[in-house]
Amino acid sequence: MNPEKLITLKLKEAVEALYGEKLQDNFFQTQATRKEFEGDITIVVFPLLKISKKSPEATAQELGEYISSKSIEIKAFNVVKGFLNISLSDDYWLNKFKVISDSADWGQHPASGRTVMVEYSSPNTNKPLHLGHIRNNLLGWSVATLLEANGHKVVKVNLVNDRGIHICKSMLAWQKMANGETPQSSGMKGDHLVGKYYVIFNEMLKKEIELLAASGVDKEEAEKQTAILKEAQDMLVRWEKGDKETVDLWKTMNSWVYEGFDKTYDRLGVSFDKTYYESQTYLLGKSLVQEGLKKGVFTEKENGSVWCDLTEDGLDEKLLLRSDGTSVYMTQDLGTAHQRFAEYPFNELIYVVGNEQNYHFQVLKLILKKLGFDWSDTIYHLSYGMVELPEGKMKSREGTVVDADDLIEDMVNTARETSLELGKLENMSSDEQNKLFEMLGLGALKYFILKVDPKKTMLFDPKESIDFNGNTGPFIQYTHARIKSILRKAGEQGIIPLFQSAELNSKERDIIKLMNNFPEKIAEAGEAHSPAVVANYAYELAKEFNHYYHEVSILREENSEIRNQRLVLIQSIAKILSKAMGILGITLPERM
RNA sequence: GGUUCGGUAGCUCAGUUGGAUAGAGCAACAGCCUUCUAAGCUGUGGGUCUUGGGUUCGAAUCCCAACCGAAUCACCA
Repeated sequence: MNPEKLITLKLKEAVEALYGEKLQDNFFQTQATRKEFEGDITIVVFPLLKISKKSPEATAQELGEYISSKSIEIKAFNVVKGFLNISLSDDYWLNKFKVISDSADWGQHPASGRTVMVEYSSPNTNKPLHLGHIRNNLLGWSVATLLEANGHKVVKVNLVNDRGIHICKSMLAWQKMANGETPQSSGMKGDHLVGKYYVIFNEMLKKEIELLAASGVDKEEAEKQTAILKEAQDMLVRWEKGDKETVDLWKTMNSWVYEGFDKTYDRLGVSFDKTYYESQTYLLGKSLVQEGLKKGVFTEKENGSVWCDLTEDGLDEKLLLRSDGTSVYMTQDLGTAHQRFAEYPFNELIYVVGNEQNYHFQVLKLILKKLGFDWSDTIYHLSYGMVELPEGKMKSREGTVVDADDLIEDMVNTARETSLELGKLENMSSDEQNKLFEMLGLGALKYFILKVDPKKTMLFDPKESIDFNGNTGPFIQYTHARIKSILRKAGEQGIIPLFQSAELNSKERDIIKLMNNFPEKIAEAGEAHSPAVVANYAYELAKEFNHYYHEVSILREENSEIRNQRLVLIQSIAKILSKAMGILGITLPERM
């Protein structure tokens, strides 16, 4: 990373002047000086040895002296082995500090003119959300906010997978076993109720398979032969034909699910600009397939099924329409993508979907390309790793799924217990307290999930639950509350923080350097599509504050200039923490 | 078997375009609250960066191979 672009450029020019030749980028290397050394910018001189024809130390020394004579806001330099560490002038950092503290929204990039669509969440309507969906929702929302911070116009979209064999399974089991049970009659959250019948379906299916297996049928064969699965498939066909009874039941049960989902989304703090339903786009997908058939991109087999041959691209054949004419996942996604581009001509389309679907998106892009849509190149699959439990993958069949609502509730309860134990909230109304517990519980959960690089498989241990100490959301929330507390007290004493040009100590310079990096960090995170970069940055900054807090007096400082400067400094820290955490969807409390 | 992605401290994770002595947190141990909030701070211990080659002044980082793990390759979504 180049710490200071302008300065770096000037340095390069100076070095070129000294050696009388243009330098390639890999010959002139700079980096931010490591903390344990004195300085701000470091020139790595090893690549220059061939030109200087001197030892690393001598080269660095020569360079240092020459550059200093050019007076590019340089205060001093030192040489350690082949590293030339340059310290910039105090004025330089004071100016930076001023810019940061004056900025109302430091870190925000100017409008880029680009539109990015982010699809995330994409639930099935046959069961409630679980831990895996939480990772998806948090990532999606956060990436969207991150892209906004990078100046892009973002359209957040959801794609509800409201049709298909899975929902038919829940519907069938409900018809057979529910005796008309509804969310109202049972007091269950709608999505949980529908999920319950999905589980019941699978139990019935399992029984039937066992029966068949007992009569000597091969297990895999047995699954295909079960009457109940056949019934579900018939139901899907009836649904696609628009059979009223089927469609009505489908509407009713889906509405239960949506009610439940909305509550969970609300609590997680995620939202969408537009929701697509596969039931409304799959027909478009089908017509795209017909078009492709005419163009000869796809082929029809004897039994009427339609395929796309991708063997020349190193992949397999892909099914697009079943022999009974019904559509598959890919068909729907083709239709949805097409409709989206028509509605919001985007520069980039990001799918936040688990890495189990890497192949699907590879194929999706390829097929769209074959159909002649150039924008398929702009599709980016933000592929994230699974969330695993200590005993391995979550399996709904074995009941090891961590339910989203339960988890959130647990987190908020833990926040409540922890807070009450610390007992700092006496003069807070119970309403305020509840808001705080919600903030902290969700802060812990969100940070825990978002601080991990998206593409990595991550581990969640329900027994150990999520920490509130150390590198966590609540630590950063705590840091913020502390800063606000100091500023509040300053206000009570009638002190208004005003920028001062007092001399900076080394800790203050470190903090300013870190804050100065923030916009670049956001750009880096945006490029990597990784909120984790922002999370780790925020932690680093919060930690810097805590060290600083223990080293110097702020409000108690008697010299008013220095006191003011320190107040402005911590105010800036709070501002940046707030922006960074905002990207993660974490709100920071004024007090806790 | 093909493709994709991972392997860093006992555990969970960082680690900038290849740079200086590989970092945090948790857990363990020892300290620090009459002070601007102790959800904090300081210190101790803990590493063959899976292994073996290669590239070069220099590799956790890039290349090749092996090993381990995950996902996927369905008329499921």
